[in-house]
Amino acid sequence: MSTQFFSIGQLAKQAGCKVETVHYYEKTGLMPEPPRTPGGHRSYTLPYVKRLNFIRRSRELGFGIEQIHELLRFIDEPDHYCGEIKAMAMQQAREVQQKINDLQRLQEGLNQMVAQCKGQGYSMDDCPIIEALYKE
Amino acid sequence: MSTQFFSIGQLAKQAGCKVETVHYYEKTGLMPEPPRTPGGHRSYTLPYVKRLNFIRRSRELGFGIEQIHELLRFIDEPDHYCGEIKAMAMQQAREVQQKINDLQRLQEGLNQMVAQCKGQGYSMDDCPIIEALYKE
DNA sequence: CTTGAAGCTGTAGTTACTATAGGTTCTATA
DNA sequence: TATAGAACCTATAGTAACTACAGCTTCAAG
Repeated sequence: MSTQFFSIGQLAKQAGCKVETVHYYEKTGLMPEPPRTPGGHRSYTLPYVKRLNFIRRSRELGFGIEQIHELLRFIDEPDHYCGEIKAMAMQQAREVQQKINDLQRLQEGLNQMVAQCKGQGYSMDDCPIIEALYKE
Repeated sequence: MSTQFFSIGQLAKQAGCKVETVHYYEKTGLMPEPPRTPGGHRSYTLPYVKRLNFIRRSRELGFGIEQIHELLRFIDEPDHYCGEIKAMAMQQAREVQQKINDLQRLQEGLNQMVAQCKGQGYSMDDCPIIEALYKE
């Protein structure tokens, strides 16, 4: 019936990250400092677990530490509305799309080079890839 | 008729990077140390220009510094064949594709969240995005 | 009660640059 | 030729988001 406590190792493991990462999140203010055991070890409760999972899921979605700070502010402070979060998610989606587009152009460049290069038989002087990258 | 020389500023400018980037490439061994003027300023010739352009184009294609080291080794040493370069380009294409796939999954996650969130009217407690990220 | 795992703090390393400080050299104009 | 200011020099520190030590302390199991 009493509150359950977690060591930093258990916390990290269930969130799928390393202990050092939790330290790092504490240093940067994403995770609040938890209570300690008499010996000085960190002792976490369920809200900490949820918070760390939130941070990790947000990181997986490509949010940066600063953006997660903002998201957490929305959660920590009561006077916000869902629309603000939605706007951030949409902005993030736009940025991700931009990255996808960049990578796809890059991919086309690579594929073209590979396609033009018949491989094996050619010496460096004839290589179309070198040609494309090195010669003016 | 004599060889043309370029200052580091000119070199950087035509390659579309900063002077500090050229310094950095020199420190990491991508660019060889050029001759100097009597006063100690770097003085580049055409082969340096081509080499820097090669590095920059490779970076744009997503190659890391270490990979570019390898590519340059292929160019600098005579006993290599085009096939080795082609293999690296193909490997790079695979890695880029992997990144694209990751980002597209991420994008789907964001879009789903945004779609489910009707926005404006909802308080934080009802926000499906918070729901998805925060609640266990 | 002991031993080994886990935790503690603090610092340095990673990638590919970017930015600054404090000084020197080059170049264009007067 | 004198000089102002742009460009250059080296060296160091900062960026993002961790990761990896080193050297010590505490915890949990047997």
